[in-house]
Amino acid sequence: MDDNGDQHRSDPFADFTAISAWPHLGPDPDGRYFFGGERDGAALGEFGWSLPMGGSGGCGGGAGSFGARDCFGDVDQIIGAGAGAGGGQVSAGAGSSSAPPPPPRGSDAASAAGGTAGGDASTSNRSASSESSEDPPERSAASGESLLAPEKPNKVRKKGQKRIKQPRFAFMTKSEVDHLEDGYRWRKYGQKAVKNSPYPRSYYRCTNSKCTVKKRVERSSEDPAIVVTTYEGQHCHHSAGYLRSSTISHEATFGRHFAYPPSQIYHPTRLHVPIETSPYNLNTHRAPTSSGDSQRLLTSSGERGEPSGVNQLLPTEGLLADVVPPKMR
DNA sequence: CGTCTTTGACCCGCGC
DNA sequence: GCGCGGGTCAAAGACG
Repeated sequence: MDDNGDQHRSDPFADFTAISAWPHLGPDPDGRYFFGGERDGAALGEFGWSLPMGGSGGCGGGAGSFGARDCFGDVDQIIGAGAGAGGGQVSAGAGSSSAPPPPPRGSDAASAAGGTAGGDASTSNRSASSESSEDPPERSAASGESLLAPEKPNKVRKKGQKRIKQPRFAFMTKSEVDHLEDGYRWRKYGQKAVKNSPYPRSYYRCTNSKCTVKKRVERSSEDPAIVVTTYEGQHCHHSAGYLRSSTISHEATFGRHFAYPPSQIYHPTRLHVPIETSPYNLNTHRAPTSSGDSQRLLTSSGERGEPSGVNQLLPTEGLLADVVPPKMR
């Protein structure tokens, strides 16, 4: 499979402006993380996301990134540098909040599982160059097999093995579609009914065999128009969802649940589905109410000369934002 | 035919 | 210890 291994092209999402960030919030004891300020940019970097929070932005064109391949280097920088307060916390939170598992045995898996489970961004030295080669069965790597002896069946392995909580973050998006395209390919591996909610929660896993990133998607029971997306882990590869040649069907690339064709996804002028994005509190399952703090969340679109209201990170009551990477303009 | 979704069962953590 | 809810597995089926 060539799935996410295409790293030769530019990524339309490389400049995707930040999705969300939490103000004044740090990692909670659960290893979850809310974002705000520079620290949060670093934290997001842990996920391979980079936000232009009050700065020249690190990645690519200096704008925010969304699963940006061009950002990985900056991620390391952010985490390793003074911002290490933020990035380090994330790493520590993820890696030490609970007994860390033994590191992945395989060298190839190290970049993926190690980078995320261990919360050590230093492992994100992008072994993507080899990801297109021998791809072990996805289930193996994705299900965390790299964390333990591979010869054991999953069911057996699960016993006695603590689930590792990786750093994660969530954001709310007002959208008609549940599964928002983010440049990566996801495979749905589960769906559960949510208590006190008529809407189910879907579980997705990155289709890259060496990537352990997962995400949950659910609709708010209070406002069905709001989609809550929770990311867990960090991509160890470049986004590859788009620009896949004819070998990959549209629904494979963008999800058959996507309401509009790819040509409308990345083209700002064609995107007709209004998206309102705001941070989501994993603790309270609500959007923040402090408008003052929320203001700090605004991505500096102005710095990039972006029209206001486009790709902006906004408070709950904020403006509509397009799900469009600025680069595609 | 390969990839992805669906879905019931299973496992695990946590609160009582 | 028990029950509940969240998260994951994996077989089966659907789809292009």
